[in-house]
Amino acid sequence: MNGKATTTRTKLERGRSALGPALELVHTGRAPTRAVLTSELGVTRATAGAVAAELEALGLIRVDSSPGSAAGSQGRPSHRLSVLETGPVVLAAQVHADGFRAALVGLGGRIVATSPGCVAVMADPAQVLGEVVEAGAELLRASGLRCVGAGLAVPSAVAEPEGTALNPLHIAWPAGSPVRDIFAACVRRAGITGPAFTGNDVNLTALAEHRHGAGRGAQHLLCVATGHRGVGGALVLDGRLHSGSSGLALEVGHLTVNPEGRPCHCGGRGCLDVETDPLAFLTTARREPGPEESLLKQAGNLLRAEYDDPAVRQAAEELIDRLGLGLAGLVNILNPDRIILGGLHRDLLEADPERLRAVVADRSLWGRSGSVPILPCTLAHNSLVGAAELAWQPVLDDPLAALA
Amino acid sequence: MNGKATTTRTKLERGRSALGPALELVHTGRAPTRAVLTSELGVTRATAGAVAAELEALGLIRVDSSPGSAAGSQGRPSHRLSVLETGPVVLAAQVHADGFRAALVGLGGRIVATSPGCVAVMADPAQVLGEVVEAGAELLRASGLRCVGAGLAVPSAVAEPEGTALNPLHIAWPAGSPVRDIFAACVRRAGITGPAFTGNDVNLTALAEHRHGAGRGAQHLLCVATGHRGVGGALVLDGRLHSGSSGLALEVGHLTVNPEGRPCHCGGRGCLDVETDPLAFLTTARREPGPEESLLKQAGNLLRAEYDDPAVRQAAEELIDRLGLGLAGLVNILNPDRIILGGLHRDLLEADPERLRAVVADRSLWGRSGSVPILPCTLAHNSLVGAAELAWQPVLDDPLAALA
DNA sequence: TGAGTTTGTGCCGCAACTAAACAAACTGCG
DNA sequence: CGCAGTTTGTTTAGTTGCGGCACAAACTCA
Repeated sequence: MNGKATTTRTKLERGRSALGPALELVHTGRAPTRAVLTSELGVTRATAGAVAAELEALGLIRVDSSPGSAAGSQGRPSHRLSVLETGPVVLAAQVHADGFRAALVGLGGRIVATSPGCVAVMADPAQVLGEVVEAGAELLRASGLRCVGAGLAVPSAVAEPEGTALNPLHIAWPAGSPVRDIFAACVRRAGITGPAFTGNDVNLTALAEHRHGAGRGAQHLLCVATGHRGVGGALVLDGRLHSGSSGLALEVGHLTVNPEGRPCHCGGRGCLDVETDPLAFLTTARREPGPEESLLKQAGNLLRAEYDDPAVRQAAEELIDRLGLGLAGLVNILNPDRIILGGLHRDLLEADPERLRAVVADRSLWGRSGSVPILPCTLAHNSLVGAAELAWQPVLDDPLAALA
Repeated sequence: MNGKATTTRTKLERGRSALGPALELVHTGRAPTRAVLTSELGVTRATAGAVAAELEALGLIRVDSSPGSAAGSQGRPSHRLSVLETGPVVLAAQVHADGFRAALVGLGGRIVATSPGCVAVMADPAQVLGEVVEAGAELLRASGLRCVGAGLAVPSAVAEPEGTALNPLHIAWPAGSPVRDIFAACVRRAGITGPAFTGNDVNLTALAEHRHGAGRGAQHLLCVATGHRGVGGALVLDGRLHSGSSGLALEVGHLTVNPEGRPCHCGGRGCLDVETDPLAFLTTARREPGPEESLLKQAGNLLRAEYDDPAVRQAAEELIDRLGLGLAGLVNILNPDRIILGGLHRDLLEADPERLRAVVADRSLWGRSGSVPILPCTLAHNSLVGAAELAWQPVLDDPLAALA
């Protein structure tokens, strides 16, 4: 606060303007060589060369001058671009009903190391986050790599700009916990450098899948997934996560998908939330949920192992129809060009993809929208990778400033 | 097509990079003076001065060197910026169930002239669009102003990239009419210069209200409006219209708002579409729709003139409750920071704003989201102005290229 | 081996921008 | 009325990111 609060960016603070976009292209694998980097950026070869050299100098990417004979196209082969293996990493952390886990993630969504993963979650967020961050810090010390930030995925809507967890339902945290600040404090206390970010796990899954998984290349990507209880949604628009004006968008669990369905705590009945989550599946299939495993795993195992059982199959079809109705409603509102499904929804899709696609096509208004591709999530640890994306974002936006 | 299809923009084609943003600031009224233009653009005074001078030289804005004593702030008063009254215009056209209308619209959403407005719509889109464009061309000849483009608003979803009208329900056009191409052909035939664009009327209403009306300054603006039949929605995200990956987003008419409601042609029952449109209101209030006026006008008149009548009031409250349910669903999905309502929904809001806000707050999941401001549309001829925005967009994006 | 093709690099120049110093136009106070 | 203080417009010089161009390099194919 030095007198004048001028927002003017000085020349010195601005990096080469194409630096960020170029790094993002390499990061998402859309620039395998310097030649395609040139065309993707829409600049001259000279500029692309300078940009690639600068990213290499920053220790972020590697430029292979001798690709050792590439594919059989004619002309001089282009230099290969790849993420530098020994480059900086970010700390990614994830908390869910089954426990928590930390990881180091490099550019390109590459998981460098993961902690074993704890299986119990305490009721005190500060304790849980302290432990997971400490596990990450341990990985960091062991690796000897530079850390440029940290990201956390939580199974709850995260309100912006406060950074509070509004409904950490299936982890026993108090609603409204300031998770972003708690996480940031843990990160600082552990001596980890760089900014800390927190986001909803389904949002981060969508982000990860968009950049490195089944959502690659989609313009408007819709992701719907069940956690252990309830349904979450996320939307990536033109490459950016849309989390609404206060971080609460895509709370899709309360679309009506069965007018005669069971009552929901929201006041309605037959909501997507209570009609298509793991508990709904077990109940519909008339199975008693056991205490030994998470509902999600029980439901998934049942669906895969006993699909021949008429009761299981019928329950699956019922859930598929309800899910299809919900997706059709979302298609009418959001008009995505791709849908990816996670959790139990992913299992339902794989159990009978034709049925789900038919319901969505039938109940969405236009033929074109009805034929939206529906795919399963493909990435392992996708919300961890998504948490890492959050931490990488400043670097992708402005590499010079973020690494300074 | 000169051999190489290079996408590289040459230096000559690029204008001063801040030219577009600067024009947009003046256009939307966010840069009343050169001083705030400087700070909004985040550039030096020298640059802002050069940019303003260039826009003035292009004949787009006016720079008043002698403001004749401004407000009582100290220091040298800044030059006033305003759109040039005699600057170029665009041709805006609108077709709806009651007829069609043409207008000339300048920068800043200023309506320069309007045609009388025809009250009948023929079944042949080519004929209707031919007439409305001819009316616009006549206005143009009379004004002697330069025309830089044309925009059309139609009461139908417009599929992208084909530009076809998918459901021109309440105008008797064939579904799938290539309205964009027809309009463009009419525009060219009338000798009007500049590109031609076509969009859905509710989308364009939202765009117009965002830039010049009740949506100003909103980050994520949701607009819901009834036409003469049915319900339409639109979303403006970070200043850009979100029309989905194929132009079909925000088809919000088929959210379930009354599980026991009347059946809808979409296959469901109790859809927003059939529960909150003008016909639904008249029916619920047990009034026989007359043939002399449009349903929208009849419903609006009834609501305003006979709100004391218990049957009318009860019908209004029923519709408000249903609308609130629908809006709450959209709030949960989109998390907008402002909602504006048009058509009968606007009348319902004004009849009992408290009730509507209460329902939305009650049925949306989070308190914060529940307190979204809900406002009526304020702009006269908002879809005409929106159609004009479409035509102005290339100029706002790159003034030099668009006026060349 | 040489022609053709595609890519990397060095050099020049432009144009858009910043920075800095100065001039201009106002307010307010003595 | 005059002068200090404040804010804005303008001029000048200097920096720089990037396009354009020419040429070299590295490959394929006949």
